[in-house]
Amino acid sequence: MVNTAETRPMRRRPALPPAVPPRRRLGAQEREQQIVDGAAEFFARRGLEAQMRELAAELGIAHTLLYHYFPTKRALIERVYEQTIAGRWDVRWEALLDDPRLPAQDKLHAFYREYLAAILTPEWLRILVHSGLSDGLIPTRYFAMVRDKLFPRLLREARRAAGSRTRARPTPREEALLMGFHGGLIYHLGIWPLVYQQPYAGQGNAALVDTFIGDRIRGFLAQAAELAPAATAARAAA
Amino acid sequence: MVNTAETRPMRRRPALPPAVPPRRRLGAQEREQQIVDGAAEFFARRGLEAQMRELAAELGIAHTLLYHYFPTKRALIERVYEQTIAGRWDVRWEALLDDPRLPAQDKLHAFYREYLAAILTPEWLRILVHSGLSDGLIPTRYFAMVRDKLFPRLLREARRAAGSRTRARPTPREEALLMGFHGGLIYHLGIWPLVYQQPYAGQGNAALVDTFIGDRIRGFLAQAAELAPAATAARAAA
DNA sequence: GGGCTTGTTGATCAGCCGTTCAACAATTTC
DNA sequence: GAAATTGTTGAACGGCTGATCAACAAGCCC
Repeated sequence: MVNTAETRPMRRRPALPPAVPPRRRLGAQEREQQIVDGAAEFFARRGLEAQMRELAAELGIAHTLLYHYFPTKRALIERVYEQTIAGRWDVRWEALLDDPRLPAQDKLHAFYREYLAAILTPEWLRILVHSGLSDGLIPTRYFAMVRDKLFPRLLREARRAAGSRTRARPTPREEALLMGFHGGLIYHLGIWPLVYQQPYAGQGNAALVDTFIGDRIRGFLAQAAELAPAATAARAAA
Repeated sequence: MVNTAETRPMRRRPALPPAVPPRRRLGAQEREQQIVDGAAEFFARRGLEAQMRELAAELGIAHTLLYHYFPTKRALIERVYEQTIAGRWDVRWEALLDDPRLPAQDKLHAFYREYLAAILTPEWLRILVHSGLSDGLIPTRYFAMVRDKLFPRLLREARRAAGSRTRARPTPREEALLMGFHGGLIYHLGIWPLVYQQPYAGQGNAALVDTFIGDRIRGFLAQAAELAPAATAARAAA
């Protein structure tokens, strides 16, 4: 009753392997990784609301197989976050920013060159923004790390460049300078092309983008001198 | 068969008008405007994929009434765009930026104070980003206007502040300065709180935000001097 | 108050989407 | 080569969603 000849009219032909081999029955780990990689690219392109069936179709598998590896859609997205968003922060960047031998301009330049190249990809940025527009869970988790590991180091470098060594909490104007600097780079090189889908001069030209980054850092450090906290600004002026 | 007493157990009571009057049977124009206003707020909060039924429920009407005023969901969203996104550019801003009597710092400050207050609302920014993540139609239309009406004026002011009056096309580095400055403000005061849903120091404090804007403009104009096109930079140096 | 216009509604449809489940088939074990 | 294991699939369920449509009712004209 269930499996008559009619329900399965064609048998797999033995010869003539197709150009793209079906490659069915992967190992469990292989298949799982393939799903996570495919899901990252897929959800970035289509949004977190895109359907499991379409993801499965692009992967060339039955959509029910997804549920063999991940109990729910949410669990799959959670896994994509861990691999794609959280997994891109490189702890060596912290050591780089802490290296006292390098001048601030060089440190920041080296950091942003690598950091922006790591995160300003369609998968990364679009998944972050998609989540921000829905429940905001992924940005909240991610930016807790940025606030913890990146911004204090940027603040320290900005103050050092201004001749200050205070460890006081950032003033609102310092925080705004930080956000304006960091956000200016993210907006120009990330949100503008990857979210708003607008081209910009120098897109794809690594050397030119490098010049942009250097310019922004110079502007940031220059303005940091004006905003150093009063106590130490007085010391710097004296 | 259709309208028995059971299907309609309660009759509207004649006395004791409820705190929120039912206010049924509005005029066509009134109702249409109510729908568009409600839809703008609703879709910004819930995303463009949110359901027509829920929008109708919030408006206190049957969801089929929406289809009496707009043939499809897409048509309603299109209308929301026209009213919410495109309708916020004020032509007087162009005259303000063109006024030769005002110093660049003051002009830009007055402009950005009004412009950011107009566009950095949840409806405006979130609808723009939502569209960017889907088909990108709304950002493309909107930024064509920004590129046409705003950026050339910013460039002119930046060059004047640097002592140049050239009308040459912007160099890539000038364009990047523009994008970094403009994007820094949008990112800090818009994307960060309204898309990523993260708080920032001074949120809701108009005076402090005003200070931030002034700081960014000062940094922008200062750096513009370094990047003025070579021909006029030489003239300025001479 | 009868008829007309028009704003409004409930029932309904067709298609989609996340999820479940029993069965199937490729591979391994003995 | 039979049995056990495990990767994989198709059918189906229940709920949701955009859209349609015939019917209802509030206001207006006479």
